[in-house]
Amino acid sequence: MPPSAVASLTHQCSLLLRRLAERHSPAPAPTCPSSFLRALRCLHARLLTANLLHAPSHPHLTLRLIHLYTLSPDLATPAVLFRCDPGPVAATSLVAAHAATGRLRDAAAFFDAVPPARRDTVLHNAMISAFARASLAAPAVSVFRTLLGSGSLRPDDYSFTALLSAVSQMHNLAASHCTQLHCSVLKSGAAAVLSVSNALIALYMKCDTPESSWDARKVLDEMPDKDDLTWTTMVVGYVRRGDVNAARSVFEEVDGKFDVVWNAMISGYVQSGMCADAFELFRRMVSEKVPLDEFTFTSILSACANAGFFVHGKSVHGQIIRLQTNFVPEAALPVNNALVTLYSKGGKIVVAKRIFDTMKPKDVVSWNTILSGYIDSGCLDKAVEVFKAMPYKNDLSWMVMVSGYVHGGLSEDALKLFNHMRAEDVKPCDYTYAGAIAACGELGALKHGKQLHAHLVQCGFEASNSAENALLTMYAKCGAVKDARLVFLVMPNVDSVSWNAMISALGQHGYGREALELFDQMVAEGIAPDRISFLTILTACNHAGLVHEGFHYFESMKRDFGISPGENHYARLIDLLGRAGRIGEARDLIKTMPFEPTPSIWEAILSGCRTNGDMEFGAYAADQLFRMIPQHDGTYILLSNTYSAAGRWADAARVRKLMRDRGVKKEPGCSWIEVGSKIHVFLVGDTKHPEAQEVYRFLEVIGARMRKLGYVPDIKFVLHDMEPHEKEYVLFAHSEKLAVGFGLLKLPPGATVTVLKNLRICGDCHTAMMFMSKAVGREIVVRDVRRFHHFKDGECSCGNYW
DNA sequence: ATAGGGTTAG
Repeated sequence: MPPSAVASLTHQCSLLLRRLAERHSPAPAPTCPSSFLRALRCLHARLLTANLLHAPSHPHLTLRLIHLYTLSPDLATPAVLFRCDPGPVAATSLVAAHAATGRLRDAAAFFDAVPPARRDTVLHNAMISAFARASLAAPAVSVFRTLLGSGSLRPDDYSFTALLSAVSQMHNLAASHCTQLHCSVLKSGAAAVLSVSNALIALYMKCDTPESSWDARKVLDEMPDKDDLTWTTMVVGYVRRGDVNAARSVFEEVDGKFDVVWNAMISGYVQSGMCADAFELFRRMVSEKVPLDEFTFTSILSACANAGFFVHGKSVHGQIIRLQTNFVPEAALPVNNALVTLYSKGGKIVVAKRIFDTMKPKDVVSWNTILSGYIDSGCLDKAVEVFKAMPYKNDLSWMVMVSGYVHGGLSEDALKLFNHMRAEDVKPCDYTYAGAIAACGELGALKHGKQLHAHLVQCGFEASNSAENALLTMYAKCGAVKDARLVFLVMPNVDSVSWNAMISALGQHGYGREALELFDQMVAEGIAPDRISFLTILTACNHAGLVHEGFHYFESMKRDFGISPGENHYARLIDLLGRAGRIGEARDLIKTMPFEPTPSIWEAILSGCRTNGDMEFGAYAADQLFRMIPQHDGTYILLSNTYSAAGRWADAARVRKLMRDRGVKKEPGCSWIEVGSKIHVFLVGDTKHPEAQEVYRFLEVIGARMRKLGYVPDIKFVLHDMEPHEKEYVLFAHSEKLAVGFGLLKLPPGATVTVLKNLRICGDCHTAMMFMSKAVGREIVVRDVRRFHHFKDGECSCGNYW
């Protein structure tokens, strides 16, 4: 065989590899174009005819061919090739190639296929590192043990490097593991090798006992030669431990810093949310003329996007445009992805889309970025378009879309997509479960939510905070406080979100005292309450009528926790006072506020005045509110009713005119139904039950009436059955846009019904309740977010709204 | 034929 022919074949192998790399976007299993496979087969044939397959003179050609095959989904052929030569050399190549593409099972199969007597140290090393890549410490250790136990073979520095890297990824890495491994490294004499020492540092840094970072430092200090990796490992290790200051001091220690250390430090700042410091370091890098590469730019762009430094981000973009010619396309990809993130977070979704469109290689990250960009900007329809057009998706894409639907108020679509996903055999991640569970909460679909809970447990996601918090919230929204509490009690990692959600669950369902107790317990356990915690606790006081306590927590928020109350905190407190008949104090309170009253403050005042019959001040509040931009349609209704009640007919007429002009439906009780919307009716018990059917027929009568009024030309009732929940009954406000009906079956007299959502002032639920109490002929007590009402024979005790 | 660090999406 002439050397030129061998060279040409070698060259062709490299060409094919490059072609594949260009197409190699969604790791781990790339879809190869058929032309690639054809070219590969052709190459294979040429090697065969030239008698170069397994030729001892040119072993690299066969190995390259194997490598090319392993990158393709056609796994049969390398197996065939391997059968010709099941020796350790071919096997090593196959093990490594499969491990690199994430196909661990195949990698292990090739290892196993070599008879133990023929396995050498290198093959063992490849297998250990394959397990290390997959973060599987135990099997890596066991391969290492077989290597030790073989008798004839000895582990070398590669073996130790791979072993240490595998062990360092263990979840509960104990300090004793580290010292033990350190000892065996010392005994073997491999400690002098740089890569082994580096791996040892990484190992100690991954162990979370405080002393282990000292051990890492000791290894570093005793090393005769250190390379850039030594320092980088140390910096990265400290960042991972959450000790940015230590990372910084190590960083400052390095002489003649390599760009990788700078990049690691910048990324450390970004990860710790210290974006200003990241930017400062970036400036230093520029002034010290450290070469900037794609890693630098990607991190710094991400810092700009996270911290909202859009002007800086734009100037970095300018810098990149000047340098971009130096980037190979693969290197530019993450940079472009970060740019898309920057612009979409900066509210410039159009610019983001333009960059996205011009990007040459795109990967899953690019698609996911533009997808969530659209969702964050509220363009749900565009997001759906992108989602459908995506050439490849991963679990994150599904997750973004599912929670995007929930966020956009389309919970049903979220659940549909979730089911679709499972039908396509895509495994949902914990965040996707969280989205679907949140959708159930929005829809009040308790049964479905429980099913998802079961799936969650099956998938082993109990340790996921997002999923567990979603469960807690879902149960709370469905009125299943007991289940919510159970979730809270057995959760492995309770965070501040969980505490707030649990406190809110108790507060919303009338367990005011318990909510306060839980809040105190949270503080006692050293969790600092945030503004949301206080909003929650004030709401709880509000529901339970605990005025004194409300004031206490309001004061404590400022005094003990240094949180200055915001508009919503004041509004809650005013609401609380108003309901307790202490409207005078509420009036005094707004004078002490450090800011001008906002619409929500005036609304709280107004509803307080209305319940207290203080029409004079109520009218004043209404005047203030009238000047401002109404927050929602209900404000108009509230204003119109207030002016009417105060006898200011001209003003009431003005409001009504405004409502007409702005297209607000004025009829209370009907204005909330959107044309063509569905009404969800949740029945306690069995939908097939004759009584349920009766309720259903009654709803049809209501529907007919609404049709007659011309508001809802196409009304549809959807029945959901739910399980009776002890003495608690739940009235679901499905969403603010949709109306809610309620059917009562076997409801004991005086049973408590909880209204779950903060409803609009025009009182969608109230209407339904009035109709329902008339239908059932029984008194219903409603424990509402806003007020307590009694409904009897179709009349509401409050009477204010009708 | 085998090893170790820094990049992007929620």
